[in-house]
Amino acid sequence: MTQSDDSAGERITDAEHAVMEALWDRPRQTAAEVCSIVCTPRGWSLATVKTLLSRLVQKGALAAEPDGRRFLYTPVIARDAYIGGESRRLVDRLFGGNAASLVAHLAEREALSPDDLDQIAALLKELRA
Amino acid sequence: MTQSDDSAGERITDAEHAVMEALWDRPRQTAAEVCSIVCTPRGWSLATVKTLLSRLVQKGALAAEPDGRRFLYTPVIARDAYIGGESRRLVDRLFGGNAASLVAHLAEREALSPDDLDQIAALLKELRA
DNA sequence: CGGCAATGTTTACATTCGTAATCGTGGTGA
DNA sequence: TCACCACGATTACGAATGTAAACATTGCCG
Repeated sequence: MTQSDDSAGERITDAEHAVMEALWDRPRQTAAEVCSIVCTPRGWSLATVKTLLSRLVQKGALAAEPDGRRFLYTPVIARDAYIGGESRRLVDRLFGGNAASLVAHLAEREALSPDDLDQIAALLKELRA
Repeated sequence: MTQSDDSAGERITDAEHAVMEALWDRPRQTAAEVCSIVCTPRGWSLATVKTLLSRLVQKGALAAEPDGRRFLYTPVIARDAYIGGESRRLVDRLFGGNAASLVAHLAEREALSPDDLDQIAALLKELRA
């Protein structure tokens, strides 16, 4: 496993991520369909989406299933795996791999409302059962 | 506030982040000192560190305090602010801004050991007091 | 005093990313 | 049939990034 990481190795960029989200939400879409979802909010042209789709296929993040003379694109990597990887990267980089530190930070400094805290507490109770 | 974001606007890259960490850990270091910390693990040359330091100063992330004919570099932005921003970015991008989802994900899928869960639970109890 | 070592500054260069335009090709409606 | 359109593939191109060498300056050792 020295190299040639398949289907999970290459990093997905910010722009690409928007495309992935569209396809996680609904797999097997054409370039035009994806564009109909992401082009307007991001101010992209169809061409841009095509480029991103190609790059994602190259990276092994998407599969392109032939459908006549076009392709239906579908994520190869699961969203969960992706966000898991990204989360871990953040935790590793900024919190020395200690996820609890991240939670602590979020809680103390900004992101967690009392409501969030309740949610998490409930979650924890469940997980620690 | 149209542009010229000072001291927090420009994004800090991965490589730059390593330099920042060294200076958050101990402020007021020279380029050579920073290099003595980061060059070996990252396989960098002193020149690389110099470039990164310059870029960080330009970005307003570091202050360069003259010390004779060299500079002592010191973070302008606090580590907390940085990791807060990065954490928020992640939460926004991957969890629709809902930090509790991130915690849920970490807990369910991979990053949290039972020990972490205990830590977080303790933390929460404290915060919700 | 003169050259070297240390330092910041400038310049360099390959890669990746964001964002497209253009090209080639094959189906399709008139 | 034929002009055109829908698509993927190829090419483009500037900005950012990673990584560094070359250059300029200046204090210091010999």
